[in-house]
Amino acid sequence: MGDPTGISQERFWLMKSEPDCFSFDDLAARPDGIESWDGVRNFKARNLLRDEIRVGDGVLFYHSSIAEPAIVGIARVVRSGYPDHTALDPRSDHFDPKASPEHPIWYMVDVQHVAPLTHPLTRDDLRRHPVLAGMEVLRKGNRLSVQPVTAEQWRTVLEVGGVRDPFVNDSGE
DNA sequence: GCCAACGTTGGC
DNA sequence: GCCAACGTTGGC
Repeated sequence: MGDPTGISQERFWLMKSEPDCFSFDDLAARPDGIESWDGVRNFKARNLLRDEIRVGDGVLFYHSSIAEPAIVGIARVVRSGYPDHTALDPRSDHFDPKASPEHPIWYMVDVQHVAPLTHPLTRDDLRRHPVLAGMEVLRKGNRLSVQPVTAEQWRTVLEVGGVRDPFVNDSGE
């Protein structure tokens, strides 16, 4: 890995969260900035969490279901797919009676806070940019809470949103 | 609050 | 396995 953010520069994702529920600042406030991405109950997203998302992948943190939805920061994956135990907990909002320790059904990953964008990118910002206009999150009716992002989109979000290029250790660290 | 887009469920 | 009904997501 070797770069200061620990992002491998190979695969990138966008993850949605309702900030009233769990915000990017909430992630920053967790011990070591790490939290498990639990509660995903959609099979397509589950397959990504279980099979595709790896340690070192970059994550765009997107705030949804608010007046001005936006990409607000970047994070990285620090643990790949493992069973989402909230599905086994009858007191959890995400309890699933069909899940069991032998057949967990649902999976989660752990993500770690890396850096906020100096300018969060709203949907209008994304739509106005020739590269970002192609992002899946803009597609009408798209409800996938975990979605792939291309390397070009990732780079562009960091450029336009104002995060120092995390792949270059230019900070004297 | 409306509504479009989807995913899920259940009858057949 | 089809498909209608229903529920949820999420932008607007």
